[in-house]
Amino acid sequence: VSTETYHRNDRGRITLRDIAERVGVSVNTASFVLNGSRSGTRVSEATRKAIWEAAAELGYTPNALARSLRQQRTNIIGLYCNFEFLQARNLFLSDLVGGLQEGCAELGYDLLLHSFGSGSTVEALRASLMDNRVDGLVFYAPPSHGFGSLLAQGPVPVVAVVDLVSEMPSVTVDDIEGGRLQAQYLAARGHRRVMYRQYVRPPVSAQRREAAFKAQASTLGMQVVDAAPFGRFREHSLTPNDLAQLRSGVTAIVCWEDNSAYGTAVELDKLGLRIPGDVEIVGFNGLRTDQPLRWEIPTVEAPWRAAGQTAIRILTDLIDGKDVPRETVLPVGFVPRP
Amino acid sequence: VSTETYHRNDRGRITLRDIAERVGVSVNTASFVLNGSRSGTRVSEATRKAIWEAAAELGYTPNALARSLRQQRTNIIGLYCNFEFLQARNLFLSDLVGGLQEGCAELGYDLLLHSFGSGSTVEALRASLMDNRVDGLVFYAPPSHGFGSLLAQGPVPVVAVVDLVSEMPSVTVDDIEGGRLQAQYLAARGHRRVMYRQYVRPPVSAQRREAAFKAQASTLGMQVVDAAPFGRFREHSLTPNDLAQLRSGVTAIVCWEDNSAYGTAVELDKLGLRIPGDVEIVGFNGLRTDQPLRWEIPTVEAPWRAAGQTAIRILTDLIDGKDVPRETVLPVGFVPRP
DNA sequence: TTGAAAGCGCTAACAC
DNA sequence: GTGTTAGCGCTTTCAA
Repeated sequence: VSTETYHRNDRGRITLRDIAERVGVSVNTASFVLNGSRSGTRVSEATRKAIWEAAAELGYTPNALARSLRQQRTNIIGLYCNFEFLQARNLFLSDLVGGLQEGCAELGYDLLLHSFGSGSTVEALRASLMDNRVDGLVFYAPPSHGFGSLLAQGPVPVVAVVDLVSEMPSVTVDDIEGGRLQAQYLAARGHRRVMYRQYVRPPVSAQRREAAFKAQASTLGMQVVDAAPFGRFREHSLTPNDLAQLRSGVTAIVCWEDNSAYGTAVELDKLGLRIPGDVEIVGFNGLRTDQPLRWEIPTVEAPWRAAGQTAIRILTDLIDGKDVPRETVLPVGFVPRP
Repeated sequence: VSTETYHRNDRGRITLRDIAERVGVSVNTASFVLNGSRSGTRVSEATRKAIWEAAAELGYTPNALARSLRQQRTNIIGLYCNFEFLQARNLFLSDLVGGLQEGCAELGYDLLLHSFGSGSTVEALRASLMDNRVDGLVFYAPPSHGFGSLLAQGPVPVVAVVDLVSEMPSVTVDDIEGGRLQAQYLAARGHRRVMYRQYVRPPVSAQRREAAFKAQASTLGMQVVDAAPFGRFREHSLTPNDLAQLRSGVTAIVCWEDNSAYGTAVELDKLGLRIPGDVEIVGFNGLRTDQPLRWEIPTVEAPWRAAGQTAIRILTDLIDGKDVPRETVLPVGFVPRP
């Protein structure tokens, strides 16, 4: 079929056609030899060799786009994360995404981090996630967002991480047990009146922690008072009202996650309070760097990396048409840091 | 042409053909209306509307694979990172990748994190990076690796980050100035004899830091002794020989990056030495979490996030056929932490 | 204002 | 053993 219509594409990339022409064989034979299967057919050793040689000489690289278009499969998993970019301060996100990477490496997928302009409509977003570039999608966003259910109805398998999204399989850590453990720890340490510092717009996971903590605290006979919630901007100072509460006999503070807990510690320290002597502070997440900390705050250790990895496993099962559990909950532990 | 051969694809996705059929118009008209340009043509308001309505009703999503195959463009940038996965302990990598994300978001690209099996050959690796899924590639790997030059010859634009790779445009931070600043700081603080702790297999950036530090130290009349290098496994203890050196009048230690510096601090602390009273320790990177640290170690602050962002800008320029500088060096600062 | 046709590069049934 | 043909979904001349 003609050197006529054929011309190298823009970048001078080598295609199956190039090597087929050079060897004097048809494109699909080359395809069969270089890229794998074809029904019950076999090709002679001689042609095979010729084809391989031509491919090596010309530096042939299969076009994954064409292959994917054909096979309806890209071996890419997408990540939709609505919160923030990776950054040094956010240990949690780094571990989570690291887990996703690890899971992908294990199972032979690449991981696509979707960007989205701030001005994009929900519909544009949906389209850009469902445009056939990924075999499956990991979803990490506030459920209130309402976007989860939209995606869940789409043609692409989706798995939620961190926060339960009822419309799709979800991978979470045991926030409820975590909340309980916090209460048990504080009760055992003799605290009778504690303060809870929640995020201003708590995700499902944080709500679960809080509810479980309060239930358990109540069971154990501890009083819980609410502090004003944390705002969005890593601002940890306590309101005058919080301080008044503190002075009313509160001896411990539970924070919805570690950064807030450390921030709280710093604030109390500024006020001349000792930690944990005057006030004990408890957090959630348990992630560490190698840098030695000023205080070791007792916390719930949550396996975020494993959560990422597990999400990938579940997602790939889904892609392969297997059944998967509706919610997968990973166990947490408590680190007392004595 | 015929409902005959046509059948919905596997997942029941809607294609241009579906909506064209429904409206009773040709595929390319639909394409023109929904997805943009066609030479000087225009389509009547009535058909336009019909097409948009059909698309909305059926939930049409353009197939990015098909489009990319056609347009030779994916709007995806790949990241090849040979060191490790993201993780909480590695603040540096999180910031760098965060910068890449930010740059991508700015310029309308998505970011693909390439995975690769441990057993893959160089050729397989090259193929999987050059397989038309990405418009450009960010390269972060040890240059010794020899892989950089291979990629640089390929058809895909590549930009190196962190460590200079001579065969391609590179984005680095000013390691040399960083090394100088360390020396100046220590000299100004009155140190006359300092120890240098390098990584066992230092990347180009670390070599530059060391060389610049030593040159400047020598200029300033400081003696520098080498400690045994750090191994690969976050092991920071000092050898007996290092300790002997220390006792020979060394009053400061420079580490090739902050984690090692903090690790060193911990080790010295175990030995009962005060920091910075007995020994002053200096690091490199300057990344922080919100967690309050036990010591604030003076360090060189390097803009890793900006490096990521810049790498994307340069790469997209390259993709767009523009000329870009061979090496882009971002300024660093010194944080004395008094 | 619209349609027909070719082709991006690869794969898979089905011939011969 | 190997070639023919059709088609993945989209874009883009060119013709009508």
